[in-house]
Amino acid sequence: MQIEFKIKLNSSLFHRDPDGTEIGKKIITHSIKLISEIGYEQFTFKKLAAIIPTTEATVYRYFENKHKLLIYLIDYYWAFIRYQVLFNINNLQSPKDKIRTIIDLLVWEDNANSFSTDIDQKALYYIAIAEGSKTFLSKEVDHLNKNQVFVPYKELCELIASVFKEYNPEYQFANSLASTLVETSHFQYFFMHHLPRLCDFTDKKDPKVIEEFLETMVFGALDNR
Amino acid sequence: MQIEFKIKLNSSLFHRDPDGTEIGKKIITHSIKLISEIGYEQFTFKKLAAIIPTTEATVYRYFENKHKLLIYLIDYYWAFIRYQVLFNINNLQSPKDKIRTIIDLLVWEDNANSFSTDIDQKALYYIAIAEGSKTFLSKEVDHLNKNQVFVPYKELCELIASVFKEYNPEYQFANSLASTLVETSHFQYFFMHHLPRLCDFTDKKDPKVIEEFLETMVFGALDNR
DNA sequence: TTAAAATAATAGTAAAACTATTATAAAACA
DNA sequence: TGTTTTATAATAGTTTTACTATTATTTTAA
Repeated sequence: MQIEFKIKLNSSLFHRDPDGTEIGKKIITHSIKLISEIGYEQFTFKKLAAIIPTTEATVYRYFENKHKLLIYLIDYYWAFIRYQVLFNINNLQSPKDKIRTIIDLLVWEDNANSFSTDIDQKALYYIAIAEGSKTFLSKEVDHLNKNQVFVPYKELCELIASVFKEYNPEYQFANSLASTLVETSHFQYFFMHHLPRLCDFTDKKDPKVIEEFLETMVFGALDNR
Repeated sequence: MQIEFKIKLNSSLFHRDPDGTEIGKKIITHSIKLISEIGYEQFTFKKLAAIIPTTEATVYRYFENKHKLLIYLIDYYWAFIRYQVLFNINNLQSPKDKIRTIIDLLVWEDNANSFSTDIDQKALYYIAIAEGSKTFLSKEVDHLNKNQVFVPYKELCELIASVFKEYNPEYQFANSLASTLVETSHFQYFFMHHLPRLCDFTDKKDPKVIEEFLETMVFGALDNR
């Protein structure tokens, strides 16, 4: 399946829209590859420019700094996941099935549909896991939030929370449970690979077991009482 | 209450033990203040040295870089929380009460006992929330983990997981639920203050409501079936 | 009292994180 | 087709960060 997936991200994130030019698209695709390979801390515009190839100054004409570029990538990721969720729960009737589908989409498996030839979805998933929380864990968070840059993340959580409410209208913490589900799906995947004593997926390293854990947690909370 | 709280942290974290000298202790207390004020990204050894006051080179004789210093602070924090948990669940009989006590200790309130005159516990709590996950969300994680630097975090999670097992020996995901509880307590506190649409604590900004949410989540998962 | 250790002072370096200026090439448009 | 606008390239910086090295001085310990 090959579906055109276009989203317009918050324009306060960039000086020039990277989606509008060839070199802009290269900045996105190559930064995904490079950040997933060497990590956000080691990533610099100089290294990126050398790979594209272009100059450091050209990259700066698109993004003010690497933090804004990271937020752009993560926003894209959340918008993409939200789109997948909407697409996949569309024809489901029971809220229980919808929640199971959401959990399945949040945990990566290699069967994921590719929506773009250029963007390396798995690399982007790794960035979302290992670097995603760095977008908001910063002293800049309130200022960035005023500029609406976390909207894609919030919209995904709201969508998930609305399904929780559909499943159990009495539940008081639908938003918190949604953000916890999203964060936990990432953290547990990271722990499985790097800090196995913090989880229970050591033996098989099977993402399906993470999904099982997330289901006990979510349905446990929603079924309470 | 004023109790002497001494812990020896992993020596691979420092060149010279900061706990052994006056200037070393100042590095710890002032870095806690400075990082909580300006954030980890803006924090530099030069700024720290200016405040102590000493020279940048002296700070480098204690810590190889600011990342190692951050891990030192976070390790201290987890060891401190674990000590508090052990101390407070010691005379409790029911696992249910123990879990409630753990959740209460994980979420900051201003009644927390101070175990040190020098260290600003609330500032350290903010650092743990906003910077804690940066200790392991790095390409260095596997190398650092080999050097045992995440042991205090793991030991806290193991302790919590053992109480979960006591409450329900059948539960399969005690470690994952423990790390999820710890991470979630921090993230929800951060969301409450900075990204309120990701949680349900907007009105009162009352930490007690976070505790309520965490209890529905934990007991929900453990009581399942 | 002397040796050893700790710290201070000084002076660097390499890389990161930018900015500014001018030139050239490509696209748009008239 | 020629002209204007826009995009990119090339060049050349600056400031700050993240260190390292050396030597001098002070403090501590034997």
